[in-house]
Amino acid sequence: MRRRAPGARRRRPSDREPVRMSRDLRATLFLPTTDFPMKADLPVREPRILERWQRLDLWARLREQARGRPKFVLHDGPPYANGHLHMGTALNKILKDVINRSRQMLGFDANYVPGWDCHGLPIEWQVEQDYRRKGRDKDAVPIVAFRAECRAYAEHWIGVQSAEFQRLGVAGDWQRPYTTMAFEAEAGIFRELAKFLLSGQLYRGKKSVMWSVVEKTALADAEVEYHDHTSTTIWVRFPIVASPIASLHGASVVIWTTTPWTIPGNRAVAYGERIAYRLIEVETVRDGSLARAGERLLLATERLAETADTAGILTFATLDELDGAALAGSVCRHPLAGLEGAYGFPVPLLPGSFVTTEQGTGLVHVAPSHGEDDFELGRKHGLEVPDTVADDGTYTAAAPGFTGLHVFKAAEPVIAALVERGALLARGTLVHSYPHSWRSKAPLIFRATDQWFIPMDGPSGLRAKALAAIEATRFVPAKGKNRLRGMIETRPDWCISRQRAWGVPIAVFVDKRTGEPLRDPEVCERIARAFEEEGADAWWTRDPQEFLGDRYRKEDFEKVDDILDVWFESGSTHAIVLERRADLAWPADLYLEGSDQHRGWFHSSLLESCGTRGRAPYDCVLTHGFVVDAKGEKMSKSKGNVISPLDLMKTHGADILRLWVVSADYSEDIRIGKEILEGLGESYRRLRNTLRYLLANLAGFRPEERLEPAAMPELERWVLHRLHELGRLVVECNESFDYVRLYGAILNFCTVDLSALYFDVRKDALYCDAADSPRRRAARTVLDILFDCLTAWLAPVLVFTAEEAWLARHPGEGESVHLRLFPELPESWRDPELAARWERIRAIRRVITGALEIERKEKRIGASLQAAPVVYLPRPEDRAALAGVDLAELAITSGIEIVAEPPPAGAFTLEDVPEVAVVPRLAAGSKCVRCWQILPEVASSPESLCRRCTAVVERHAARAGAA
RNA sequence: GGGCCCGUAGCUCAGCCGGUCAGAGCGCACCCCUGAUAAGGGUGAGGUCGGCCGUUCGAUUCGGCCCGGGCCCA
Repeated sequence: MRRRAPGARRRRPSDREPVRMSRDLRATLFLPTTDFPMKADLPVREPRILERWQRLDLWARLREQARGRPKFVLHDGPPYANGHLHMGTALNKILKDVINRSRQMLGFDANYVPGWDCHGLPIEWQVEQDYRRKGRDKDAVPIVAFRAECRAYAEHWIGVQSAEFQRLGVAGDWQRPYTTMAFEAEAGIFRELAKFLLSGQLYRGKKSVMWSVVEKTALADAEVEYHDHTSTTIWVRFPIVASPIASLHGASVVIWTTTPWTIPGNRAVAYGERIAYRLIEVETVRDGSLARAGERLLLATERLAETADTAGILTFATLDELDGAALAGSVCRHPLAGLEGAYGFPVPLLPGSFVTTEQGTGLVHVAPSHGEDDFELGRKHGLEVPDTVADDGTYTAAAPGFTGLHVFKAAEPVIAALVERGALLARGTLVHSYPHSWRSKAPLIFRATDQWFIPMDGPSGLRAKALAAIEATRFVPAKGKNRLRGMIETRPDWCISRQRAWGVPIAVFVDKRTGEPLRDPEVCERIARAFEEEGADAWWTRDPQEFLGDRYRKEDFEKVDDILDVWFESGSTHAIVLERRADLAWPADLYLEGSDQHRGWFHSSLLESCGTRGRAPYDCVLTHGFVVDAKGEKMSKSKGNVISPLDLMKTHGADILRLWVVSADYSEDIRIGKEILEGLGESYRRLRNTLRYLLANLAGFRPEERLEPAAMPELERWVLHRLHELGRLVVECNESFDYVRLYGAILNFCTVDLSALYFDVRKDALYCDAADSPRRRAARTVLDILFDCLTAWLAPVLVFTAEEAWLARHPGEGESVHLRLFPELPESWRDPELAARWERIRAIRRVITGALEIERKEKRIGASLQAAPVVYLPRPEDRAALAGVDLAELAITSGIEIVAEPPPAGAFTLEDVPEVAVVPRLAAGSKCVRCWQILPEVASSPESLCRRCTAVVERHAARAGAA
């Protein structure tokens, strides 16, 4: 029993008061009823809904229904067919799905064909691991057999991932996805390559790659292990023979290297443009030092002390100080110049962004055959890339004085030669991390090898075309444009060859006499046909003469055995999927991937398409950030902060995961963690309960109940206005791909406008009014509209829940919320004047609830129906605003008195609602046992009913009697 | 180490071109309801707008540096 508030003179109407009910009043009420459960139980319910969709073949129905509508093509960036889904792939596919479903419901034909990237090293590597476990030797297996195993491996993971994506609720053509290893895809990819070949955009050049002299093969980054290695280090003089700077004449630059064997391959020296250098003259040296008093040396100021110490230079004088940029145009002599009459070429000083002052001398010896940086710098400045080392690690004739020597045994001979020519300044040893082969564990070298390239700045002007295409493309968010542009501007020629097995071959013949690739459309066509028939294996299984036909003899040609870079393959998917399939279209409306794909798929697709078609394969590129943990740090096994979408599916359900996707700003990194998931659960429950309230109060709704908006109370018209606003937001936000804004607005609408206001206020009319009361009919009409709108708007995100709710009302066999369109809302619902007025009305309501809250705290009231406050509204326009509004109904009080006069002292006010004051007052009368309002009229009712309830109950009794 | 990007209440997000209180929802606290009930309503407390230094009459909003984080290179 609650204690009565001290000083309360009037006896509080109490709920505990025994009420004599002569009839079962509850039977006369329209209490909410529905089978739609409050508890979602998504992990159990979602799979059932999924099965139903499959039974219905919902996808086929969607396609059927959308036939002839304008197409919306989101071209799927193919995930790699290896391993289970992680949060990143889940985010990506869900975002795509939300967009596709939204476009479909906006009236487009949003066909979505998912794809997989199948070729490439990771799978090859896995299969090879398997071999090793079983003690088999990959090199002993025929390439075609090896490829078959790779194919089977990819096939397996496509099946796994497909099921996992579908479990996420992702809709798409899962029966006919695309894969890069399908025969027609392999043929199509080759056809794209042939376009580059035939248009002269393919050349063979040299590139420095990681090479194992033991296995005699190039290695990819993933096959490289880093171990400590002790290297002989040397400091070498390069005499300056020409320079715009007079003080440098007769001086030497000093370089430092950990690979003496690369000296014969030297072709330049790199400096840092922003590094400070100093020209010194050696004065005194330690005994045994290779430095000479009087000689002049150039090196980075920052490296001076340490180098002098190492070289045994005791004292020196500074002759000059200069910025790196000043070194441009200077030329040195090779330190081995004259050896066997060779090395006489000039060695230019070139600016290199990779030069640092952390180690060495701030001057880097550049051997284009033996390093990535070296190679790129050489390419940029047209340096020769000498073939100094053979595949077995021995020097070729291009390294005079050392030919035949193995590079791993070359340090001492090279040093001896340098000493002999007075070029060596100092030597030492260094233990450092050095690349080794994962197979043989032998140290690796960089070696110049033959590779195939697509030129960026050749006659076709690929770079310029790509840059122009970027300008013509919409980027969401806009910053993606700069990122991609920056990469295209500076990237080197595209090296598309790999010395691997699992991929599409660079099916090219090279003329043995000229070294030029054979450019013959007929030959290319014969190859493509063969690939279509039996896959790219044909390149290895068929007799080359079959491809060459009658006009060429295979003896005259070298058959290239390299395969294509997988980025060329995925970069070609726009051609092999969008152009080939009649149910799609080229170019794509949208490419959507993580921000790493600026370097990857966005990039390769752009180049491929610009090279073959002169424009981008997409009109719009959308990028999202990466999934990180609750603290914003990347997930990793070692940190133990990895969250799996598959686990979340079991604990929370796909709809929660999907809600997560639209609740976060995907343009930046997206966090996920326990607290975030709990928050999403709250949001989900709010949405679910909103749907449940609608369903429960729409029980037995018949179309005849409907009322025209014009005949509705203002409260209903205000809800319709809000719906119209949201309807516009749906279109707007889909246009801008702004789902946070949209779903934030919908959630707010459900919380603030519906739950806290409309639903709460209308419970009285819905439960207690007569079935045919205009007020109740209006409310039910609006609930029906709300249900239509909300289920549609939520359908792209809460694919399962929206379906469950829809079926709860429309249980037809073939029914699905996903077969609907977003409702078109009449312009007549828009009423800004009413909306503005209701802003004020809600502010007035806030003053009332605020005043009642104090009464509650003071224990003078409990339920708001116990009050009938006095509201002071001195402003005439405020009183006018309330003309057609029942303020007591709105505030859920049993009565209200509006007074035009200024309020008495002590009346309740709110700072931000001027000219509104409330004096709380208890409602007079007795409590109606049916609707719980406290009204004077109830006192005179023998049954303790208000007038409204009396009428309803009597009619109910009459009907019951008649029946 | 380089390029690009990010850092607003416990959480997720708003805050246009610099100048009236830095807002919303959720969570939290307290209260109420018990005919949306493992629901619902009300009220309230939470922010050095990452830090420092500048530009300015004035900066969360501009510039620089630092710290933390991410992607891509090296």
